[in-house]
Amino acid sequence: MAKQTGQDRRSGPPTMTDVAQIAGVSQMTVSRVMRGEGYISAAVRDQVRAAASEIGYIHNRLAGGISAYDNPLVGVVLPTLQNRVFTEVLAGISDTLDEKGLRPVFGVSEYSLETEKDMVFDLLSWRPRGLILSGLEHTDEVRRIVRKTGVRTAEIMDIDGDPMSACFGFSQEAAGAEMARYLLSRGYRQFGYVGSYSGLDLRALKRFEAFAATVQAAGAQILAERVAHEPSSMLVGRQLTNEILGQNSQPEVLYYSNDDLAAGGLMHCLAKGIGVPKDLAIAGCNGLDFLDALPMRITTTKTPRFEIGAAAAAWVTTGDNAGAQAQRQSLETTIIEGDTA
Amino acid sequence: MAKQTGQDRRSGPPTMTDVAQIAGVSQMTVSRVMRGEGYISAAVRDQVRAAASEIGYIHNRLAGGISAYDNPLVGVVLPTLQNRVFTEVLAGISDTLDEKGLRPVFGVSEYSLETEKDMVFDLLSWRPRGLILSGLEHTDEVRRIVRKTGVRTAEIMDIDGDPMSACFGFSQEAAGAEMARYLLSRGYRQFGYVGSYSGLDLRALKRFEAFAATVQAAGAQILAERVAHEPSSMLVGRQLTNEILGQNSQPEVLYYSNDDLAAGGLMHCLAKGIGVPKDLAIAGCNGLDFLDALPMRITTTKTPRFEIGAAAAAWVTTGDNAGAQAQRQSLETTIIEGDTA
DNA sequence: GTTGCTTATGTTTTCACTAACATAAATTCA
DNA sequence: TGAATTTATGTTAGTGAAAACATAAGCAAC
Repeated sequence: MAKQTGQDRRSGPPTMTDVAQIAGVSQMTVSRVMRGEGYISAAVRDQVRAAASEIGYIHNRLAGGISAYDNPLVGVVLPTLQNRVFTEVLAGISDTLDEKGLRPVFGVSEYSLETEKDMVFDLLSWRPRGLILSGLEHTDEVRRIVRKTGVRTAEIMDIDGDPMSACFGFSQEAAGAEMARYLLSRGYRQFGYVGSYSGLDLRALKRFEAFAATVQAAGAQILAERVAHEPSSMLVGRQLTNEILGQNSQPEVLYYSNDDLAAGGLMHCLAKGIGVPKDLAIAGCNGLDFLDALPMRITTTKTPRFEIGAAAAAWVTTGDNAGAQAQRQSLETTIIEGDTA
Repeated sequence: MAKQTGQDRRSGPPTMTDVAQIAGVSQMTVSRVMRGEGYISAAVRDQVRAAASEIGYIHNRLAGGISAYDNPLVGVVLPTLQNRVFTEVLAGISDTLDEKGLRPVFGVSEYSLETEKDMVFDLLSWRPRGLILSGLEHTDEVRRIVRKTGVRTAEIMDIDGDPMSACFGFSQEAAGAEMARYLLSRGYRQFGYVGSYSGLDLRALKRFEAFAATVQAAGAQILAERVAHEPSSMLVGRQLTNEILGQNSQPEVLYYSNDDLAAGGLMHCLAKGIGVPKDLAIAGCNGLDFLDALPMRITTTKTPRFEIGAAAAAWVTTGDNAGAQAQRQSLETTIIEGDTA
């Protein structure tokens, strides 16, 4: 008892030992109460809680976590917060982690693999229980440190490649090809493409390459492409649509790398009196909710964003199949057909 | 030298001592290299870095942070990720923290003050350098623990009330009243209101109350109100607009609690052939970018979301005016006039 | 009543790192 | 040239909590 007293407690924030003194128990007992583990009698638990509350004690997870290597933290690196897709993924992650009492710590890479690398190292310095990264492309250093530390890592959004341990998403290539087949089946032959984050959004690139390959294999053509360097937005979509239609090419249908761009294209058409889909058909990707509110339904690929985040977070935080082989969880996408009138 | 060796190193993850051994220096020197503090010769620094990289050592911030109480973490609690406003705030926070090498750890309260309280306690257990909370309304426990721990706390979005230390945002009441005055100045006298997150979105409530008071003071009327329980979205806005216009009331203008709802209202009008603003004027709040892509410009209040996040993050992470009086930083809002044709 | 299990609490040691202090070589300055 | 300063590195003593282990009371079964 005398040992743990330290009757000359310095002024710093209260510790478990302070709580223990007031509650008249040992520091270890306070620790048990705080974590809700081990055997504690109801009376002691209440005493400890009262004491903690009295002096404003807050559990210090840094201390206990020193050697644990499985703190209730999960590192998350997303390429951007500008795109609703990723904020919905984040919402899925946040929801699932919340249920389990875990917290996300995150970084935004702005689609740079170098930045992602720096963030991974930084996040790992908090000894998180898991890591959630976007895409399957990473620097060698990232792969190496993930393997070396053995941190449970989920890669999301893409499954066209080799995951380090597990990936959750859908085949970007299949989605692009599927959209191409659908549009071909509707009789379209003259295509155009509008994208953003030129050269950086690798997943959009995969979709488009598969799309283009499918189109060309069918003997149809991509007449025009227009890819902005900036992030995607409705406004960018509207502008690029204006530009692409101003060229001499006359595509029957425009494939956009996402719904924001596509909706921007639709707005351009509405404003210019271009008939959709009579004069120009529009296809996006993601199936964002706001499309339902547009005056007209455009074609898109519905992707399970929230679910991807939730699935990745759930996997990362369960040790169940630890050590198992790399797994690839494909979540379903579906084509949503646009209005045809 | 023998002391720090521990020639029987267990299999766990590598530590500074491991790095030190390989580099042939003391553990403290490794610590200095990792933190980039104190004097280190270039040669030693390179040796240490090489050694660390060789064995895959990652700085463990938990250990050092035990007693520091100023870790490079910032706790963030936002009410929702469904609303673009908050994801933009988050982007502002993330950007600014990134520049300073800090990381956000966050939670989503779903507009519940109780949940916010739990998250604050949880976040404080990581001994963050600062805290960013939304709004000025919090439970007493939150106020108490913030005062007690002295954690640097910024409250964002609202400035109509008493901040604990500093708040960054704009006057919701002034924004509501300003919009009312603007619409009155345009000659409108019959108003309607559409909102969401009924009873939970306190800031929208403040705006509306000031709006209504201003309208009534001018002798004009709020003919109808419609507030959803759900989160806001374009679709909800479209539906509520349909409902409110179906009633017998015939407002000349609808004030929406945010742009998503307002844009949904516009979509309803476009789909139904209701002339905007001839038959019905529409006013939102926030000035989200996507409005620029709509076929027609609606009236809204431009709010500095990104800047609010950035300002709060900057303040939270500088000790400059620590101990200073509570401060209230008002960021500018401006009315964006809609198309009049 | 002794054995063995569950419940409940305490003691000791360890975790990986940093602050504070100590030492000493290299450099500057008078 | 010797004192003062700067640069560079090492040593010691914590930091707050949790794992591992120890102890003991209560109770059931035999």
